[in-house]
Amino acid sequence: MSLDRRSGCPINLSLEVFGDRWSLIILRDMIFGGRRHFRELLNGSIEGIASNILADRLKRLMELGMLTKADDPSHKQKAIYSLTEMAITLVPILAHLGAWGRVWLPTSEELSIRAELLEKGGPPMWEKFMDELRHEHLGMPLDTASGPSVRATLQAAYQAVVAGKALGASPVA
Amino acid sequence: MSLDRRSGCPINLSLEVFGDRWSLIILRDMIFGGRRHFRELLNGSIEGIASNILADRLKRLMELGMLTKADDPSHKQKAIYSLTEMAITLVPILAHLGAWGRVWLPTSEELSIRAELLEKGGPPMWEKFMDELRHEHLGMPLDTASGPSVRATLQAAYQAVVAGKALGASPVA
DNA sequence: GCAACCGATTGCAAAATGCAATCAGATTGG
DNA sequence: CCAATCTGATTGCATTTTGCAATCGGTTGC
Repeated sequence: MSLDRRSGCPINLSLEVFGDRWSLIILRDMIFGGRRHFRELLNGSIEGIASNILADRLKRLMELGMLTKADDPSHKQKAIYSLTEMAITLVPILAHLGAWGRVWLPTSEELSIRAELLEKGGPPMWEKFMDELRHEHLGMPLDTASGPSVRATLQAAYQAVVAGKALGASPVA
Repeated sequence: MSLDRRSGCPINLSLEVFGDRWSLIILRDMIFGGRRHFRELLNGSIEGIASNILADRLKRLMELGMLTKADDPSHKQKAIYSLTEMAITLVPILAHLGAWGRVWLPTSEELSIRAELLEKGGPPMWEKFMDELRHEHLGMPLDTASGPSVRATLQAAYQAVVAGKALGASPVA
């Protein structure tokens, strides 16, 4: 990933940050999957990233200011990765990207239900989600008691679809 | 660019379409730069794509349904590439991407003025731009006489910044 | 102790990329 | 009519990136 031949074009510079196969997948798993540890990211995503690539991308995303790393106080060996504000503001882009992919690509129902919900929720839901991420990752106060978290809502919808599929597919009930 | 190990996740599938260094650059040059020919894309972009990579990506984007190719009637040798509706609907994503890059990355003023204008124009401007692209690339009728084209507006703003910079930088006037 | 787990690192084969040279056909200028 | 130029690519080759499995030293739970 050479950083020469850069141009000052915003789209080009954005592509230099996450215009590769894995960086955005990692950010997706941190943002929507709530994963904070190396192993969670390594084993958690369906796509199966290799450990050396994961280590390289985490390092790179830190150098770019998208992530920070800290010791997990509960476990001297664990490192906990946090999103920066720079990464959190990707939420609207990920929402648009998910909506686009849902329309034009052969997405699976259970994995696109979250994108659908996020699209229907629109900017207000994205803002709420970003505030929750700021709370989790940056320690910002969470203003009001505003019902269940966005991630919990998305996760519940996912579980419902999976359960429904299992029900429908099962011959015994 | 292996297409196995895919998951049905919308974000993952989107990344399989343009999660590489060049595909979105090509689309950017076609959408915002109005380039339709191989040579225009080869020499036109600041980033300097290699001809074999360009040929490969054009082929790939065609297979994915983002582009179509046709003979240029004015020149039996020229091929003219057109955006499909699938590609045109990327405009909001590119607008968001440009806005994000403008905030967080060291963009140059002359190359980010377009992103700024597109951000300020918001969804109405994006819709107008997409209609113009549908007219250019898909032959759809252009409803009303609605002033100068979005691309012309963006281009004029770019020229103004460049001229201003030249003026400011020039010692003789 | 000791097996399981932690975040990586290493070695190696395979694939993708960058780069320059080149291709055949079409067009243009003189 | 012919040479120079331009068209959209393709080829060969060196470099870089990736995928994959094995492994590392240290930590934890039991």
